[in-house]
Amino acid sequence: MAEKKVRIEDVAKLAGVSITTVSRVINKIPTVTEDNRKRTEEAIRKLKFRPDVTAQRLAKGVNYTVGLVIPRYEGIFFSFFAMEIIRGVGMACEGLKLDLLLHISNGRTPVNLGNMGGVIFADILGNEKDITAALDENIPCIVINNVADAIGVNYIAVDNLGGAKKAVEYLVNIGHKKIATIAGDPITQAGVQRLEGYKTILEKNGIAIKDEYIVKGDYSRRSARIAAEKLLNLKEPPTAIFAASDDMALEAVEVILEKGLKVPEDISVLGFDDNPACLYGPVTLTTVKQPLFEMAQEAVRELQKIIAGKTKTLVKKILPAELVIRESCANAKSK
Amino acid sequence: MAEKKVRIEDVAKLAGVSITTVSRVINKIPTVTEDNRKRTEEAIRKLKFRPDVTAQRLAKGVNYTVGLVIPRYEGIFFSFFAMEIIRGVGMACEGLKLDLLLHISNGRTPVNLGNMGGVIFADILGNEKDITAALDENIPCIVINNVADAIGVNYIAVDNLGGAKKAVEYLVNIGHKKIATIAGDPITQAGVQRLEGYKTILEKNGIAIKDEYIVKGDYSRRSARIAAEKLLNLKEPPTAIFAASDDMALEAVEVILEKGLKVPEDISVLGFDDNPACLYGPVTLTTVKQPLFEMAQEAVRELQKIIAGKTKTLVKKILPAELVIRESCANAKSK
DNA sequence: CTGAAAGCGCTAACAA
DNA sequence: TTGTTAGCGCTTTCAG
Repeated sequence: MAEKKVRIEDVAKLAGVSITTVSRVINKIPTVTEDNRKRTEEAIRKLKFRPDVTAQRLAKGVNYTVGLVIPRYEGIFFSFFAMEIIRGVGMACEGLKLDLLLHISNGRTPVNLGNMGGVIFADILGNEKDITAALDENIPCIVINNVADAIGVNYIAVDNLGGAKKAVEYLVNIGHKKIATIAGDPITQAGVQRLEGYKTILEKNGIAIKDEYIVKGDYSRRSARIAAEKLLNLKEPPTAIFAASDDMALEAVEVILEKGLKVPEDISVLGFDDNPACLYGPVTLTTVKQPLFEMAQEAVRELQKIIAGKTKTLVKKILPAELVIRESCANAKSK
Repeated sequence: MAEKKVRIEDVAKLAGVSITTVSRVINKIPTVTEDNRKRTEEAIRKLKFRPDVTAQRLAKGVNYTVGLVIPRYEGIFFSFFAMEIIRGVGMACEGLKLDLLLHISNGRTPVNLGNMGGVIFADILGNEKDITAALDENIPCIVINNVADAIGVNYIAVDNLGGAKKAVEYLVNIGHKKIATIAGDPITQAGVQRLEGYKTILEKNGIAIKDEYIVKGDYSRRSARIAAEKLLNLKEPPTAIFAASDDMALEAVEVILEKGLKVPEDISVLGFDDNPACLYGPVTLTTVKQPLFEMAQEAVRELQKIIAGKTKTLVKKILPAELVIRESCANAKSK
């Protein structure tokens, strides 16, 4: 079972050089004669030697391991968001040859920062302590999907406000006046901002903001169903619905169809996310595309720069979100 | 920027004890007087000392970091499978306080096993070399979702064959004779086995296996659309379709509805996965539930035992898959 | 260009 | 119960 480990010393012995030389070869330090290098490489191959990363790390004193902390709120693991972030961070790390430590944080037991050279926090949701802890310990970190100006940390976010504005503006432009929204969970910044974008545009266009047109959601389909039903039962139902997520928009479409109404002929529906699920179903969904994957990749790149000491100032980036027009919205009926 | 690191020595000094004592406190070794323990803990708090995990690891000589290797084949990151595995492994690691290293492997650049105390391979798909490399280096590893008897490695899989049999048997029992299948990608073991289950049950029931009733898919909705259309255009279309994944089943339902037919009245559709998406859409989907999440958790537990040296024999487990009956299947019309 | 030797921060015999 | 000390495997001055 336990083949004894091959150490750098064994390689040195076999190659007839010092361990220093072996180390140089491993680290591609040029000052080694062709001859010695070859013999060393040969020995490494023969012995199947692989340097112990832990020891290297200890000796070098740096750690390029990237930690990704994902808050474990209800349903996050079924969300397009989490998937995209993991995918983006994962692939970027793979490309840059960084190790990726994944932590699913419940916000209570503190994240073990010990092993991380830097940390990426996927949104802030009840895990502020972890972030301040990292800051406290001087571990490079960056927050994703949240404009975290409040705690003075690096961040890369998406322009939720702008995205929502574009969405509602589009609805207004195609003639809608009775525009409702199924909001996102207000504990998320995205939820708050998307709602704000909605209100802003209505105001700007002189459309009264009606409370009954603003219904709560929490990004879940369940919540969207309730919300959509409420909306449809109004004496004066909306002609367009802006949902704060595609999942919710999709469910709203369902509900509308069940009532015997048509999308977009009777009611237009607009989502947010550009979840691939938008492309399936009875109508393809007009939505707002957020560059989640890119945001995740960018975060890794920035983090690496910070770890390497190349970035001194705070990183604050807000990535644009764009409207993607498909089939679920149509001109308001001129009744 | 660079607050100098607090080392165990600093704590020892402040607490007026030896570093050994500090180490004992850290590692909760009981042989420390109440008094010393308190002073040490006090010092740790004051200095905000956190042991260097790298150094601990090197000194202890063991590494409880779990590596999770996910093959990066097309679309895996949009799959329910990947999500469930990451979620299951992630949460289990969190519970057992194991670090989780995530690797998204393209099968070409070898996975860096250096840092891993053990590895979980999420299925085998073009990454056999990584697995044999791990085996070679004597790193404990376990394969998930694949009956990997061929390479003599620990595995935990799902009973795809049994699940498919139950599914098709159900279809037969409710009177269907014209049963088609949209198969999964044959490069996956799941694809092969689900197809085999389908064939087995037809044979067992004396139903001829018609080639035209077996159409290829690759788990993607795109592929399912093509497959479903092919099936519906047959002179003698099937009365039931068994799809090798819920995504494909859902797309088949779409296609059927688009043709003006009804599900399940005209055609029954049965899926595989128990993806939450089954619960939405025009009809809830009858499907086969696989314990992916449990499989992932189980893998972590087993792996830990192996790393700890508690398991000596090969782990070979096959978890059952059960039929979940919902709305998408109905009795065959007695025409 | 090369190698001896001093760490990196912590753990674990072994004595005391 | 405590502390001394020798490593864990590798990197990196610093002479040679």
